Amino acid sequence: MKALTIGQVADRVGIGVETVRFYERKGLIEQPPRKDNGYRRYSEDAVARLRFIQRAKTLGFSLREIGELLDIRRDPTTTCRDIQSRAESKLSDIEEKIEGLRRMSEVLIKLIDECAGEGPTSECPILEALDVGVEKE
Amino acid sequence: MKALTIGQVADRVGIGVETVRFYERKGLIEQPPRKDNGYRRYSEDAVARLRFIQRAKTLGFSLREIGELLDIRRDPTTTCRDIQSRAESKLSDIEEKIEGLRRMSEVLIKLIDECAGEGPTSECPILEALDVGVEKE
DNA sequence: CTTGACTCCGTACTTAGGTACAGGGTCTAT
DNA sequence: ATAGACCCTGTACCTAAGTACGGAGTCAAG
Repeated sequence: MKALTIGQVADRVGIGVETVRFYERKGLIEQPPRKDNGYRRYSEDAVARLRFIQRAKTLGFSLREIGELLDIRRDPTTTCRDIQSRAESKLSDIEEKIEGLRRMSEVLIKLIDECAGEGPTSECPILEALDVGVEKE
Repeated sequence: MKALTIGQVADRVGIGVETVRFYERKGLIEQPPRKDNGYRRYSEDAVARLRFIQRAKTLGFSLREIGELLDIRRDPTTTCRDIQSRAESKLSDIEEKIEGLRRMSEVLIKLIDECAGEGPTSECPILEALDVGVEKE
């Protein structure tokens, strides 16, 4: 069981050394034991923990939420259901965001279409829409 | 035509006084003339400009981009086409964001579905998916 | 033995878009 | 004339998720 240095851990996970220390400060990973010289000694578990964090990030979880997920996992009284409901709530956040963006894109598509791309800016329907207001669904 | 104070302008637009000054510092609105006492005097044009900013924000434009839009508009040599292409590029940004979120939601839906919502966290498929590749303990 | 890479700690800086004072001056209604 | 609401400037603070830097100690290779 060879211990890893912070640089080796960071390389394996594909993040910076500073980021590992940042996660430690934030309490996302435990404070690792130290060698005599003060260097942090990591096990493979730490690599796994960091990969968990990276994956959860790609699912749209914030670091705070990831911390909660990790805490939940440590608590033996919580159940799979607790995790599921976190995921559900994150899913509805995401769906809400998608809906907001979809509305934006609809308006933009309409405006781009209306704009002939000719003439001076004073006759641009896009600017006119911004001047007058767009709420005419 | 009666001049408006910064507070009146802010109220009409539905933003804070500090925000109006912030936009001024950022160059999004012009420095208004001042009364003898140093108070800013705004015209209705300023209200329109601020509303433009708010609407552009709802379309997903950042303040920087909004500033560019306003600059473009002031420049008499630019055309409607310039504005159109800004809108097109913003549209593709938005579509890209939607696609990213859609991928996230797909994964979450699958995981939520796989999770029976029963049992301890140690058997949660959601956490397992995040753990991928780490079953040593 | 020296050089360069690595590690330590603490602090400051970054981007975006504001928000909150502190410490003054001014305006309005009573 | 005085209270309270408004305005001024300037600066600091906020969140998120890091990134950079300075000054120091340590380690491995040549």
